[in-house]
Amino acid sequence: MATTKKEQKTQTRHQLLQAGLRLSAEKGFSGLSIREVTSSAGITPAAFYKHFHDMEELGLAMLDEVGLSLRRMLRDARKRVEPGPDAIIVSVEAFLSFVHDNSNLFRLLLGERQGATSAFRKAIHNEMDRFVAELADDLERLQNNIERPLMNPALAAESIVAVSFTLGAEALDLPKHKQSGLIERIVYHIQTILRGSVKKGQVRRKVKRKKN
Amino acid sequence: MATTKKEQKTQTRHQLLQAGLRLSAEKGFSGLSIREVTSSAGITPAAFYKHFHDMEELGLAMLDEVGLSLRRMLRDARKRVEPGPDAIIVSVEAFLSFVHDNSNLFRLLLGERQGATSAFRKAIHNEMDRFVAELADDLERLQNNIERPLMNPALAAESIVAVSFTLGAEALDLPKHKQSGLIERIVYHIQTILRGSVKKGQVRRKVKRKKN
DNA sequence: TGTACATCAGTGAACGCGCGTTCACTGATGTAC
DNA sequence: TGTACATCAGTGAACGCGCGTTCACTGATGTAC
Repeated sequence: MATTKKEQKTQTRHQLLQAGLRLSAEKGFSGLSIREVTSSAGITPAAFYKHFHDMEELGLAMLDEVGLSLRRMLRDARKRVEPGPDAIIVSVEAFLSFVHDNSNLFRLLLGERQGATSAFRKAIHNEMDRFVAELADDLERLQNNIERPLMNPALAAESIVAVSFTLGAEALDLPKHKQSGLIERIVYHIQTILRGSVKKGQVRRKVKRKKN
Repeated sequence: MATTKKEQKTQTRHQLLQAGLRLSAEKGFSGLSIREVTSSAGITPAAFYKHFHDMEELGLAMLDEVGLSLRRMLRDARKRVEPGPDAIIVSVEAFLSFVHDNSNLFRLLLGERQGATSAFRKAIHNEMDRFVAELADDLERLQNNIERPLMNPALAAESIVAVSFTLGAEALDLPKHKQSGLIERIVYHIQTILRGSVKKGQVRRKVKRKKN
């Protein structure tokens, strides 16, 4: 094999990232130590430096992984959820289910928003902004089907994400069977925001008539 | 003086709390050490134990202070802001100004939402719930003046707080002169949520006519 | 294919450091008479 | 008011521990001929 050695290094790196995510979910990223992560990944502390310069660099790499997963989830959801009256409910269910299956990623994202270094905070804000932008895109495409144009899809997306992530964070502490109430609450909030974001009160009927 | 000794102890305790808030704003609460806090407060590490059992107990006491300040701010704002078209703008300005003047309190509240121990998270959720409840109360009283009853003031308050705190957190990293855009954005979000929360689309005019 | 050399991920020992926690203590303040 | 004793917030030294980081090293994998 030509790439065996590189592959091995990549694999160890991956194990460091996984160990970091696992441990940071338990005690927060700032509570981690190089010795702890390397031991959990099955290597010597000194070997850490063959992969990362310090813990912050590991943390930023972890955030990269988080962003990737987040975007993958959005892409999948976009394929599965078809426009319709239940679209919001299905999307929120998918979102909360993702939050639960990837709670480690989520805890990192939410827990380090106010993290120590500004590089960290910037990286998280970038991920969030990207998430908001993609949601805004979806809303814009969706409104053509529903014929209720939004005043400002980007701002609607911003508050939807703010509410969903805030309430989604609560889901992390809840047992799975107690989450249905949370789903309803998030759906209600999203519907309220969308209702408030529709251009003018009377447009709804007018536009429908035009099209028919 | 009869209470001098007690007063001195209270004062030292206060200095520990202040040092904790100051330092946790810089490096996050989980990055603090007993030695660091006591040294910053001007006492010996060992003296720490005359006041708190461990750092978590200090942290919970710090949260108590945060909650107190938060409620004081709400009370003041309630007195100063009179119902009217600018009520929201004035309130948001007051809120962001408070965030800036008490950034230490805010960083603790926001930064430890996903904190390590569940006692911490519970304490923060309590503070937040209390804040939401008081805002819901205000909204309920306000809607009588404006004659646009909300479908569910409590839920409206919940999403308003979620959005305000999420965007308020961004303000912490911004220089003060760059915050005007943020104020506008928060005001827009709140107006959108309130618009979406009003009972039925057509109620607005009908009610006004009735009263006139 | 076989040999001689280069690369480099991971090792294991060592270092100095700040940490939490303990302990016997001190000395100013408070109290009882 | 004056004296003798009690209280207790804060001291300073000491401890063992896990930490980040360094270093010379090993030995498997890769490469050149």
